[in-house]
Formats: sequence, C-alpha cells, structure tokens
Amino acid sequence: MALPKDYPGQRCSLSRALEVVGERWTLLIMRDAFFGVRRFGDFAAHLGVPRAVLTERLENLREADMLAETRGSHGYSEYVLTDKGLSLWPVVRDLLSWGDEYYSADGPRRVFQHVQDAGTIGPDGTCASCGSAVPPSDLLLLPGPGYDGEGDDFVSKTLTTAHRLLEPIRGHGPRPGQPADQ
Amino acid sequence: MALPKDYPGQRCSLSRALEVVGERWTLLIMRDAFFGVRRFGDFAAHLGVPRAVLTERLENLREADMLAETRGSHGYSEYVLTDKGLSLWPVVRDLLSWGDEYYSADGPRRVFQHVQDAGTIGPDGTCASCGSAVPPSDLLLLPGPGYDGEGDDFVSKTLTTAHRLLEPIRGHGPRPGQPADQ
DNA sequence: ATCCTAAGTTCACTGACCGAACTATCTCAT
DNA sequence: ATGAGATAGTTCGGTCAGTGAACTTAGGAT
Repeated sequence: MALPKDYPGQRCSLSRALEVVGERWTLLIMRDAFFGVRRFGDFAAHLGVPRAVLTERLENLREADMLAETRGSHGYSEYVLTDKGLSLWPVVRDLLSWGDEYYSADGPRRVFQHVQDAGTIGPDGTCASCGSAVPPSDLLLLPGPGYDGEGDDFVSKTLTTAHRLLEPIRGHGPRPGQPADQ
Repeated sequence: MALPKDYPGQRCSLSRALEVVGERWTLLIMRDAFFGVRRFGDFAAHLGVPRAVLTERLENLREADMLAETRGSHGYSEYVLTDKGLSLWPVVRDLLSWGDEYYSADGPRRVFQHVQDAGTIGPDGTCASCGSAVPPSDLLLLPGPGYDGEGDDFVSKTLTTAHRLLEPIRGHGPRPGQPADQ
C-alpha cells in the first residue's frame, strides 16, 4: 500500500491486521514463507519484488513478530514463520481458495492434501477424509488441474512437484548453490 | 497498494485475489459493505478515505463484480455486495479474528452471533451452538469486550448497538438524512 | 426558483514503489 | 590466503498512486 501503511482513524481489528499484512507484496511474502521459502534471493526471484521493498517488508514482518530471522546452516540469513505468522494461515488459504474459485477457469492451480491420510483439503481447510482442520505443517502442496506453469526461478521449479508446507525449499545439504538451480 | 495493483509475473491465485482486494482501503470497503454500508458518503465518513480514492475503488469493485451499483429509494446510488462479493466473507472474518487475537488486549472488539439460535461464532466462523458454518446474512454483529468506541460518524454510531450483517445501515424510510445523524 | 445535501472531480504535493546499478558480505575452490 | 562467484542488501533518480482540501455537479425538499 502507498501510505506509511497505517489507517488513521480506524480502530477496527481488520485495519490493525491490514497494517501488518495489508501492504503490497506482504501477503505474497507470507504465502512464500508457508511454501518453505526462507532466503532473500528466493523471495526476490520468485516474487519479482524490488529488492529495496523486500528488505523493508522483511524488516516490518520481523518487527511484527511474523517472521524470525535466523542464521541458516549455510551462513546466510533465513526468514522463518513464527507462531504468530503461522496463525495467519487461514487468511492465506481463504484468499487462495477465493482466487481459485473466481480466477482459475480450469480448477485450482494448487491443491492441498492431508499428509496423514492423503485426504484432499476443501476450501474451508478441512480434510475431506478425516474432517479435521489441518494445520499447515501437515499439508502437502501439489499442482492442481489449473496449474499452467510459472517462472523459471528455483522456487517455481521446486513447486511443480509435491512439497510439504513449511519444509524449506532449499535442502539443508552442503550445496546450497548448486549449478542445477539456474 | 501503490502500483497499478497488478502483480506482473505472478500467476498464483493469491496474487489474482490481491489484484482485486489487495489495494489499500479495498478490504475495509468490503468490510463496511458487509456491515451494511451502501452509500458513498457513509464509506467516506466512516473510513476517512480520500474521496477520489473511494471513487476509484468503488469503480474497481464494481468492474470486478464485487459490488453492484443500484439506485436506492432515495434517488442516490447504492453499492451492494454481489454473490461474488459475499463469497469473500471468510477472508474478512479470518482477518478480523486474527486482528482481534493479536491486537485487541481486552478481547474481540466485535463479536458475532448466530441469528437463528443466538449461538456465538468462533474464530473459524462456526456457531458454538449448532456447529454449522453461518453465512453473513445470518449473523448479528455486537460490540465485544474489547470495544472502545470509534468515530463520530453515522456508521460508527449505528454499530455501537446490535446490527445484522448486510442489513442496510440507513433505513429505507422517507428520511435518509435526518438531523439525528449528526 | 432556492436552499441544502450528497456525490464526485480537480489539483498541487508528498512519498512509496520501481528498476537498474552498485556495494558489501559470505562461501568455496585453488 | 586469495580470487571467483554467489548472495544480500543499499543507493538513486524517475514515476505514479495516495493525500487532503477545495471545487463542481447532481439530486431532493420546500
């Protein structure tokens, strides 16, 4: 959003929420964090967000206790969802479902599956098999019928195959910058 | 948001959704629409949004088939939620709940009640009494324990008492602009 | 006709966003 | 160590959306 991000005169909880996640790019950053993106360059490449803006957004999300900055095994910073950040999952899921319903003619671009019983996840986040509300950590992300490709970046390529939410996109292995990336 | 509102290079359903409701003020306009606000001046006064921006946002929402512009009994335009707009309710509700949880120390600013059985509505939108997912039309909006006042405008004042969602804030009566408003 | 209210426009200003280039930091191989 | 290459940011000028106040237009009541 354009203004400093606050909504003067608004005291509603919705405006409070929007002051944290309502700015341009912020929810996409949170989505990517749920998908396992953790590193600056991966956010930048996958989203196409200007790097200066990304720096500011990550800082804001860190200050809001949505993301925690840690040092990964490879020596670079990683931005990982906090519990507070994780609690935003219903919002992200609902917006995804809504977008799928109205802006994806061939069905959902991505579908979620319950890891424990392989049940499909409905628009409300419950498992069609066991009926429970499944937390993001127990979700498998798969390309759906409406999937029609994406960018050439490492994140997009990784997400063409099944990927468990929150699981880091990059393996912890000894080769974070393999030539196979590009 | 600042940019024209699109997210070039993003094909995810979330970015499609954000292109419709991700701009600054847009979700607050939608919230007010759920609360029964229908008229230009009421949106403007309640939100404090610049009138030029409001004009553009209402036009965008109309083009996106989120709001329908109709002529009210008083001769002025009214902006009413379409079915597509109504389907955004889970998103608005989730964001409200999330904001209440983290930014309202004394509990929710607003609570929802199931009209049919007076059951309270949980953060997930289900009725504690009957367990069903309640559509916005069956919800009664009440000030919650965290409520601490608001603006002096007509909408804010109306919402200090119980109000059914989607029910027009202004009565259809012959006196839309009663002196009691201000 | 006249007054009043509501709706929407205009306009100069400010600041966030953009994108490209630059600098700094870190890793790894030699 | 030292250099190459990758990663993480920073800087900077240009652009455009958001802001707020004043203004114009439209509709309604008397």
